[in-house]
Amino acid sequence: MGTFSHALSIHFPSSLAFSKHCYYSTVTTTDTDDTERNSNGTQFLISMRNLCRSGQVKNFGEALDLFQRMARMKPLPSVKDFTLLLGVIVRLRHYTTAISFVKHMYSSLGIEPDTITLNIVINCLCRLKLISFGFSVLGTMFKLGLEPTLITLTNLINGLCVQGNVAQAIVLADHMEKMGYPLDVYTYGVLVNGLCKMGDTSVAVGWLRKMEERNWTPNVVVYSTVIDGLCKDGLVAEALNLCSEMSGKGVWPNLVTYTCLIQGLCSFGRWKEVGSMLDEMMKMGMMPDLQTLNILVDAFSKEGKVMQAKSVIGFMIIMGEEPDVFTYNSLIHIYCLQNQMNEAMRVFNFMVCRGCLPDIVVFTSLIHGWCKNKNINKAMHLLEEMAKMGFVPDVVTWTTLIGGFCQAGRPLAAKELFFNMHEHGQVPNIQTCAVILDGLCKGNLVSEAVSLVGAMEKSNLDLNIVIYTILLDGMCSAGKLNAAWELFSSLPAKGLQINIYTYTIMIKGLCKQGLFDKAEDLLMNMEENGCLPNNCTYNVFVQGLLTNKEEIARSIKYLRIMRDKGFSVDAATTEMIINYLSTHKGDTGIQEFLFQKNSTFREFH
DNA sequence: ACTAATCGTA
Repeated sequence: MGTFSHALSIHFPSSLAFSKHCYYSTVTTTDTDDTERNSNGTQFLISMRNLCRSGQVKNFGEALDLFQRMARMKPLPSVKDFTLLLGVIVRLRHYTTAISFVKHMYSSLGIEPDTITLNIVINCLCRLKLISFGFSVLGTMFKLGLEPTLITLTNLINGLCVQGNVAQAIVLADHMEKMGYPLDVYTYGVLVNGLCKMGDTSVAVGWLRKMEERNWTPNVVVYSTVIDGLCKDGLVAEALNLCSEMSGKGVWPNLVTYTCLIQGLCSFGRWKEVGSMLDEMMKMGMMPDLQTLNILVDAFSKEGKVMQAKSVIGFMIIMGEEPDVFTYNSLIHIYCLQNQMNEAMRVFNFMVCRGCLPDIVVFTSLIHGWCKNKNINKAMHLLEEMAKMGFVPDVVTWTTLIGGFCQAGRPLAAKELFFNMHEHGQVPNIQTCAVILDGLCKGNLVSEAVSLVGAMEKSNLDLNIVIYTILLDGMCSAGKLNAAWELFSSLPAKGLQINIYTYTIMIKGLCKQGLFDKAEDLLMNMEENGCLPNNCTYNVFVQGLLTNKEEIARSIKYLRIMRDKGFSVDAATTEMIINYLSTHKGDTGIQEFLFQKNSTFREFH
């Protein structure tokens, strides 16, 4: 078993190993109470077990009281009784307390933790996103001569997944299989969920199939997870197929399954099918809940169908469901995007009047709205208001404000916010970096952007291809092609995968400098590197060629290639062809590319 | 006695 840690090369820190001192002193015990002795004690334990098993312990105070009474008993209750109560504490989400109780049990009460107790500790650590400590507890298990169970390892796999480290989770799962631990429904479920949450839905489907091959019947939870992943990937047809497939096996969709499918259909505006899905669901005896209805409100809002969104809210109220902060935010958000700040503020005031407390998301939506309306003062005022109400602006709020200052033509003020946000306890993330860099580039401050990227590279931020693509776009637009080319060439050495956007931006930049041969080479080079140019890439290249009347032959050549590949001429390209024709009336070679019969239809397909 | 899942903001 020691080979698990070896396989993952995980170092076990000793900080959470079970030493003789207690880290948390939440538990105080007094001398043994006579009432807890003997038959009374037995009576108490029986009622404690009943309370825990029936889910009647609803608040933390009761659980704490039970623990303290158990800790005072003589003789002490068994580990089994303690872990029963620990399970309740975990269900109440008091993870740190559960861990400190286990420590107290060991250091003060002398109860040796067993595998199941340590499984609880590992689960708590994983939920607290302290996965490396979870592995150190696994180390402790080995030291104590305890054999980890499948649940132990499933907890660790889940911890790795929750942390976003699905690759390592898979390594561990593969290793488990090789070591003779047959994975069970939970292990597969955890992995499938982790993969779906990371957006690796196709790999998740692979594990689902593997599970079926091993003769496990995935339950409705596992299927729903994959169905949701497929929907989020835009693969709604596959999601619907999987739903029929599971029904065929006697695994019936539940409210969650329907909710996932409804959201998938909503995001493609497939309203008719949304309607029949709701009908089907209700025919099966399931009523849409607040969450399902909120999805409808949000989807209608995003499509600009505010009337329909409001009628769903009406339905909600008829059904006895009070609209919540999600419901109101969907409306506020859409009004902000439509520059209807009066309406947005009206909904905001309405929700407050109805006793629905706004949250940080609502404030961020409104701040975004005021920024979009170039009313930075109102945005800053709201920032103050929310702070007064005790809300701490998060990284999303700051990013919104930074973007707002950029949009309002104040990139240097935005840069100041970027550097000052950490004083408010918030650290820029990759999106924040993207927003400020784009703002600086668009505000003709490319050199500022270049030096900022230099600073970001020195910090711990893991810069991705998107960041460099933004910078390359800025450099190309500013005419700094040589520097851009040098940076572009250095990207593979940084371990970054150049994508279609990066290539397209460089092709545009090269054309801007009249370097058409080099641009053409790059276009060819893309195909060789397994990055197929798309509609946009070809349009950008042809637009570049059309700026130079010497390149008309090459324009026609590429327009033909586009037609052969089934690509369409976009609006900007069409405009340039028309401009060319208006000054070169005799030139008929290019006319055939205007109003191509199929182009419009292709674009809508 | 211990293990997994659906909704909103840049």
